[in-house]
Amino acid sequence: MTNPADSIEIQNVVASTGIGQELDLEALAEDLPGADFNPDNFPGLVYRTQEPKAAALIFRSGKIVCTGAKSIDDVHEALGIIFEKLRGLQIPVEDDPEITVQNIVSSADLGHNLNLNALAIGLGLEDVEYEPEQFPGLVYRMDEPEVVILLFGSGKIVITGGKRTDDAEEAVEEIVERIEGLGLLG
Amino acid sequence: RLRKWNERFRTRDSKERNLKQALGEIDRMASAQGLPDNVRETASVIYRRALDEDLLPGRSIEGVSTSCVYAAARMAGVPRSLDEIADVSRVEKAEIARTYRYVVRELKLEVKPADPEQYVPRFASDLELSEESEMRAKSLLRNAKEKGVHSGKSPVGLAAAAVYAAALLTNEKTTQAAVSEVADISEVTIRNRYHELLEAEDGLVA
DNA sequence: ACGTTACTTTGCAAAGC
DNA sequence: GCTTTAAAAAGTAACGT
Repeated sequence: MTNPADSIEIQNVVASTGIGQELDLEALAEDLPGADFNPDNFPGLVYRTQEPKAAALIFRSGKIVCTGAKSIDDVHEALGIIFEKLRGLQIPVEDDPEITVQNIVSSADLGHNLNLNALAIGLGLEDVEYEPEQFPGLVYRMDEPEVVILLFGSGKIVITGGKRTDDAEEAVEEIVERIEGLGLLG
Repeated sequence: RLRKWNERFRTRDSKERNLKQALGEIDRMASAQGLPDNVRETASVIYRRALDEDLLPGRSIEGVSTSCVYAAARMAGVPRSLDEIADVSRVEKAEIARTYRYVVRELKLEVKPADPEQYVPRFASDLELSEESEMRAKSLLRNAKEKGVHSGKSPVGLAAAAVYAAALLTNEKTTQAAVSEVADISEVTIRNRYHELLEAEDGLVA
């Protein structure tokens, strides 16, 4: 039998960092080809890297948010590219800016269809939100690890809110255990 | 001491005015949706609790009132879809959905998703279908639920498809367009759910 | 009746209204 | 609370052909 934990795929990693230097975003928007900056709309400048594919939000304070990367390594790579571009523009960037992973979004497959109505009751209405009229997924807030899981009728799931790679694995093991304990899996 | 007394008085007074306005809105929306008195009463009770537990600061009276009607209708077994509720509310759909989740969570109301069968009598009546097709529609939904095809699907879409399928099975004239109109569900969705309901039914025979 | 695009939900940071 | 970014899940809807 295939282990649901083996089906986990990281889909998106959100991280934050900072270069420890104030920035003139107006000037940066001119010097960085492909940069989007609409201060009336949003205070951050948007810059996308192609390889690895990611999007960075660069702020006047020098703080940067990186999102869209498929792994923690990709986050470091993408930010490394951005740091180099900034240095190339004569902007001083700290040697090794600290990069903090803020959220990891993963998908997985439990391998069996799920009866979401029964699951909503079994998991406990207090930790569950299930409104099929509005969204087909059941939202389950797990305590340990502290993540949010979206469960679908197909058995496919999304795990989000975790900061460590291990969170998704622990969450999948935990949810499989709970669903099995309820006799609602397979 | 006097200031504190004044504050309490002012708070009580403003809550009373707040409640008056909300109850008026609840009455107006419930009437517009043809909801029975017990739903108005339940909605009012929920609103009073929301007010007592200070859920109003930060939300609009209209938004919370609307959520109370939405929740109360479901709890009474006479659900209205979010679209139907939004039609008679001054607040947009997204805010109603947000506020509804907030109220349900904070007041720990154990509101479960509407059972598709609960939409059937109203849709069948709006389409002037017989009692037989109404029963047929409910039976189609019961069978589909046992087969587990309900998960993730809109109760409204399932009910609309069941009513359409039942009308055809009992040789009563209806069109997907007519069902789409009364249920406010696209014809594409009615078609998709219709095929699933019949498949679940065939599986019963096969 | 297709296909495509796009909206719903979850999580998170950033600066500022 | 909102604004912007990214990505998955599945259902629903609205386009165009």
